[in-house]
Amino acid sequence: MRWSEIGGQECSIARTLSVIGDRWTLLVLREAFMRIRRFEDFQQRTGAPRPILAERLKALVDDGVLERESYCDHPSRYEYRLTAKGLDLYPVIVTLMTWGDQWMAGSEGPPVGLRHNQCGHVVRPSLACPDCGEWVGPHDTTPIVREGAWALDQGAVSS
Amino acid sequence: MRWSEIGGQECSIARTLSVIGDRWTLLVLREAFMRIRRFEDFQQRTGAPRPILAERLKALVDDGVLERESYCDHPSRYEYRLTAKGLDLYPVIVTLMTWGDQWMAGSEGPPVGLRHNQCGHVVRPSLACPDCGEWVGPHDTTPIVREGAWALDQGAVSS
DNA sequence: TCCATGAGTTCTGTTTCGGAACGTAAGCCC
DNA sequence: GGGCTTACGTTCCGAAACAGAACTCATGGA
Repeated sequence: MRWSEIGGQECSIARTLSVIGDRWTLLVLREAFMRIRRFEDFQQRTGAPRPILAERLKALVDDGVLERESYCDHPSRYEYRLTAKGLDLYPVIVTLMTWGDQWMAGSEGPPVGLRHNQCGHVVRPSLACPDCGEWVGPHDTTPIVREGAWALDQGAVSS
Repeated sequence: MRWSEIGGQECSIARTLSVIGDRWTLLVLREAFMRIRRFEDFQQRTGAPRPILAERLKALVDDGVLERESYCDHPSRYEYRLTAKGLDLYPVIVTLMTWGDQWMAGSEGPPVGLRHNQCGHVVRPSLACPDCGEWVGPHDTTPIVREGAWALDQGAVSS
């Protein structure tokens, strides 16, 4: 199977990866969440090759994750901002960062922390059940596969 | 910059992507969380080309995300299981799925739900602050950059 | 006039991908 | 024993994607 076809699968993970699963895309979004908005800044801070960055930005705009807005006529200049759809990727960015903090940080510890504005603490947000409020880990949930949606219907998450 | 060098950045997101950011890798992990353990099953369920699957599995073992265990001598056969480090990727998988459920599902709705074993409801877990328990969204946190760890010290998450 | 900035595009060689076929080691069945 | 099947990869090779450098275009300033 070709990578460009994964969005056709009936799987929310595959479909999400068809939008943000390419090289450099998530680094671009990391910068977008750090208020970076312009081509040159994205280029310098991610290190992505310019032709690839141009292509990724275009694709993210087409997918509705970023919007391209003019901030100057003569010469025409544009900036890229997160849409509501893009802002909704915040949990993906945070969980990627959290895992890296936990497993990939050097001796100096994580380079970036998140201060929770409400309580003031620097925290690593984690997953909780919206119904009962309990913390949710890999052994706390069972996948429920809709009829006919998946080839195999496996049980709970494995160890 | 070459993609193979992103793990060298002092950024937890970049370092995480150096482990799970390649094509097919997250689909392999999706299957691992669905209790898939064998080469043929990974191949059929992800659709990844065989040489690429072999390479990805090897890399994930080298990175400590999966472990390769013999389940048969004569002929030697191995299966791949999530380690503790791999199980810790659960929030990444869940948030990818949640975003796809929200923004990429067809008219039939999401193909897979998660039943919370404790309370019995089918839920979409979301991020909460471990200190105060409040739900955490993109406007609720401020990145704190360690001295010298990043080129620019930007303010809070953008809109 | 010459240089600089911002946002890309073009060009070209390198790397990676992806599909088909092959290899290997065993078990099964007649 | 001969042939078929399963499981787990590896090899081969053409196609696609990437990555770095240079180039374009519009404008503004010294």
